[in-house]
Amino acid sequence: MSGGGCSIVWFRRDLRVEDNPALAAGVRAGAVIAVFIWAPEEEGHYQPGRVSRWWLKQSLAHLDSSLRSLGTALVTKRSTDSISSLLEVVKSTGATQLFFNHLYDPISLVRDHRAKEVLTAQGVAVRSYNADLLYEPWEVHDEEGRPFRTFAAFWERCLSMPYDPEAPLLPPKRIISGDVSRCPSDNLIFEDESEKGSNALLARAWSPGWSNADKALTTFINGALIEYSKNRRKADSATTSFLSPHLHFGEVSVRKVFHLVRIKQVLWANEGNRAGEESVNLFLKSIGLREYSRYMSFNHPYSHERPLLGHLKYFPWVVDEGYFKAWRQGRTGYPLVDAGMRELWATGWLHDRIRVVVSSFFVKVLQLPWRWGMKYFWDTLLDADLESDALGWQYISGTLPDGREFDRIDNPQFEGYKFDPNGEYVRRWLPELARLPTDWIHHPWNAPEAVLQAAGVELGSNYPLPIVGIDAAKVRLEEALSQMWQLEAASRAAVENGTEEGLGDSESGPIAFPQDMQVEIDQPPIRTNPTTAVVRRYEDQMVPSMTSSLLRIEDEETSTDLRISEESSRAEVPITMNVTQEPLREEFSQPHMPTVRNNNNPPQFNFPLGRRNSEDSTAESSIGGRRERDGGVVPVWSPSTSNFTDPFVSEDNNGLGSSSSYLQRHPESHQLLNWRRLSQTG
DNA sequence: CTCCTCTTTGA
DNA sequence: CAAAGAGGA
Repeated sequence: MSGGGCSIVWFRRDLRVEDNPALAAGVRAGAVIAVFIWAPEEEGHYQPGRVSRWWLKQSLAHLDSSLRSLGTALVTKRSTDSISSLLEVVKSTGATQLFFNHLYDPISLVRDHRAKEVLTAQGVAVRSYNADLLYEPWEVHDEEGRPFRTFAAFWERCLSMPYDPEAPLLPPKRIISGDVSRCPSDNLIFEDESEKGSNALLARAWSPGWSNADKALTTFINGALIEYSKNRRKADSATTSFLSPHLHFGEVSVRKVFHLVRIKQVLWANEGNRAGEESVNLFLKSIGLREYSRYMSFNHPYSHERPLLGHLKYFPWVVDEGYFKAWRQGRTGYPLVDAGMRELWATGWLHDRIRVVVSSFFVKVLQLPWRWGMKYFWDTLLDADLESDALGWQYISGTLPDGREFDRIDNPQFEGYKFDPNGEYVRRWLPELARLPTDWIHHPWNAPEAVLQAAGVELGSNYPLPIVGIDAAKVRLEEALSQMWQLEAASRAAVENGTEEGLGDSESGPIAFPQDMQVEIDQPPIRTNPTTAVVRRYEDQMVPSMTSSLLRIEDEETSTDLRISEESSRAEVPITMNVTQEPLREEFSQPHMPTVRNNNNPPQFNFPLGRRNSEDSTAESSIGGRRERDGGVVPVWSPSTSNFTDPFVSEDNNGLGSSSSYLQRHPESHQLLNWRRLSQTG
């Protein structure tokens, strides 16, 4: 058969056949070639960690078998450049159309935009869709068309949009396969020998794949959802939805989650079930936070590496790899923090509550650079998700307008009694403290010598003393903050005097990641606690054995770093991105409206003229500034790449330059991104 | 029981 | 900084 006219469906983080708009479009258009391209190098620092790769592997196998039962198979490609691979697939199959679903992380935004340009130039019709969000980021804005700046306002708007999120699509009944005889799959390798042992254990606790995700969803909605509110405080409650890894890989559609939960909501509201209603609202809020993380990433595509509030760049972080290591190993001397870190290391999982505890401790008490912590989460979490994690860490670090105060330190001792009142969680993950009475379990340093002795605890020997005292941390935090404000004021004064461009140029970029990011093998977190009577489903199943597996990744990372740093001082995004820089900038820096547009659809955004004007000048200057400073390493549209004119970053700046968010500056690219409407008319 | 203030908490 | 909750008058 001839491949002419067939279409490519490019799977990424939408590994499902149900409610997959790109797949549905491909099926509608005729013969389909389903493709997955594994190009981790494109992700720069944020290549998936071991557990994340394990998940991906299972999920792809699952997708492949679903596709086979529908009539086609998944073509897999190993690549360092997704777009070249797409072109190869086009060439070898004669495909004339490409369909994919949107992603919103900074790297994908650049890559996907370029994919559209390149493939379109090759005569391939490209369409992309929303499969990951209730509403696209550009659909949600205030009266004046500006993006929201606080979560509450954003979420309120989402819940009161004039139209509902799209209803979920059913899976295709049958897929006609395109001709892939000249397009062989590459064998993708997601784990090496040394990782297999650890990974085998994951399989006993988790079942990746879209139909399993669907089961997990049903189980949760008919089970733990009603108790969600009641249980959310418990550190070790097994009543979270456990959907996050499924959602990360798009195995289940948020829209489906939303619709099903809504049905329960109506039901419980009618029954007058207050607890149920509260639970639903809370759960929906966590869905909302996921939406918001994409929203923020889209509007501020640098949020994974730069604080959204500019003053924080002057904060004198404690650059202490010893602290960092102690935190990773769960040896800070604060039982709740240490228990969390050991659970994370052992299982790749952490209750949301504990994520807040350990990250807040990291930022406020240890005062380590938040990006280090975020990177460690990225490497170890099963549900590692760049947008969500960036949002979480920015929130903790007080760099969101509605985030918590920077100067308020949460005391792990008190949090311990709040989230783990009986110390069960601590005892499970810190066997060395297992015999300590509950009265002292969250502050062993205060325990009488006799108590410690009876419990077999020797502080400083088999369990550490606190590496930083809370009082000392408070003092240091106050000093650091006042220093920060001074520097910030000085910089602002410099700007006003015109003594310098005021671009914050002194800043040489974020503090580099330490070379060694892994937990040492000689300090294996000890497994489960033998004296704990409670046996939970996840306890022994999720604990991987210790291997040296991660050393390999570390090597890779190091070499990547070295390679990139020859080219650039900031190795955030792979150097291949530089290629895109010139053409993109050319196009983007033009203020005129795009020439390519569907005339039936008005532009998504019409900016009030006054704002556009004031914005243009800012945009120009920032483009100038960007050129010399960054070498185009950051996604090129990043508004604050050069001068922090973002609303988050400098409030005074008559606010408007402000509006130089990606979407306001470059409405044309959104036009390109928002193909759904186009596809519906044609 | 209501009102007021103090405390806690929040994405 | 504001809303909600706790505790006291």
